Amino acid sequence: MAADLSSGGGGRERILRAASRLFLSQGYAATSTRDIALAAGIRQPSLYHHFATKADILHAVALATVEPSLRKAEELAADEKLQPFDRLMALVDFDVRLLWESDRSSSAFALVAQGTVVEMDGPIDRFSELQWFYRSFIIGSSPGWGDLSGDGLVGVIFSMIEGVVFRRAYEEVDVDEVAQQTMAAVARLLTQPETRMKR
Amino acid sequence: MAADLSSGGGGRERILRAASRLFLSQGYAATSTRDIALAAGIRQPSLYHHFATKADILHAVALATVEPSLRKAEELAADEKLQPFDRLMALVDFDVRLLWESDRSSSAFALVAQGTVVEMDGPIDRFSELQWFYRSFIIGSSPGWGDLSGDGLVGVIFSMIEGVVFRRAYEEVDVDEVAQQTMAAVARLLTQPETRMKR
DNA sequence: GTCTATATGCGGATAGAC
DNA sequence: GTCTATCCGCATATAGAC
Repeated sequence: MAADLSSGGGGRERILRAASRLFLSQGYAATSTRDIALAAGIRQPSLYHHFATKADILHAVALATVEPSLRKAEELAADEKLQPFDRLMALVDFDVRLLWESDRSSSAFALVAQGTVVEMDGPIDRFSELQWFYRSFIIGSSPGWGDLSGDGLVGVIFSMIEGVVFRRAYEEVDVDEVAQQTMAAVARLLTQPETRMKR
Repeated sequence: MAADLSSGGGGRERILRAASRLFLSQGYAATSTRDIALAAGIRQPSLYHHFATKADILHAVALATVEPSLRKAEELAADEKLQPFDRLMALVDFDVRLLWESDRSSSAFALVAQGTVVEMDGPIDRFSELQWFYRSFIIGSSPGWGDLSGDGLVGVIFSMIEGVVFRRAYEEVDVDEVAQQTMAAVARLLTQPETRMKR
């Protein structure tokens, strides 16, 4: 039963929300337990009433971060009125916005990547499930054409979505534009190209 | 005169090469100066003969990491025989391979992002220059069509290229495939879409 | 230019009162 | 469930010999 970091809650939720923001902006290793406690409005040792170790906090944050996307994907997959393409667009929109607004959440990928040393089996499994949904929506929308199809298509789309975290770092754009642009790009990758442009 | 991390060299080069690998795989904060020294084959205090602080090492590594791409971009821009599209494809190929092979180099972006606390003006400026070349090659190849053009097109392509670092983290593919797929995707984004796929 | 020895501070984690 | 006090180890950086 993963908690939703976006809703206000008790002590534990406050800690997770603070840690989520700090881990993404500074990285796990660079964030001290004192930083987390300060942002959560408590003293450092008080953290240990809720979590056994600092690594456990990362684990919980990562898990709570993947959950919203996964729930969205499941919800979309269950909606029989939607075509695979519509499901894909909705999921892309949802994820890009989630990735962008680090205050509400963090990049699941970025967080999982931080846990190189820590055991992150749980979050990684959940992340794989999310990927599975992406794959099924993409393949369902179109198998791709020419030199870009199947796994290659899925991989490229994935890297484009996760890569939005880099755009946030330096570009002066707002979420709506980025979400729109990313959806447009994904749609174009799934579209049969008629004529190769003259070079 | 930034050093090339890929070529073997004296003590300073060994340090930069070791640090580059460690920073990318573990992150800057998680990498101790002892780790770097060990990988470079010297003792920890000996680092301080070459660099004043640990942050200076990050600075030097980031700078040396952007340089190869920038030199490649300049070389491509100067080659009058090439069309903008060819320049873009060659640069994408070069960068994807560079991003992938962390042993030779690291993600310029990832490294610059690590230096949130550290002053990274130099590397950031160089990175902006690289972006400028990308932008000019992209716009020169095609201004884009429909809902995806200009800055939006540039941003999306950028996030896709930088996002390959995520693919490396979990996918079982080799560089050649990824480079090929990324180039194909970029080409398709620049290609006039004839008919929208039926949904 | 690399070494040994070491200063100094911060970070994770525990003990135990309230 | 949060606090104060504190242990202990690791990390950055310096001093100074060779």
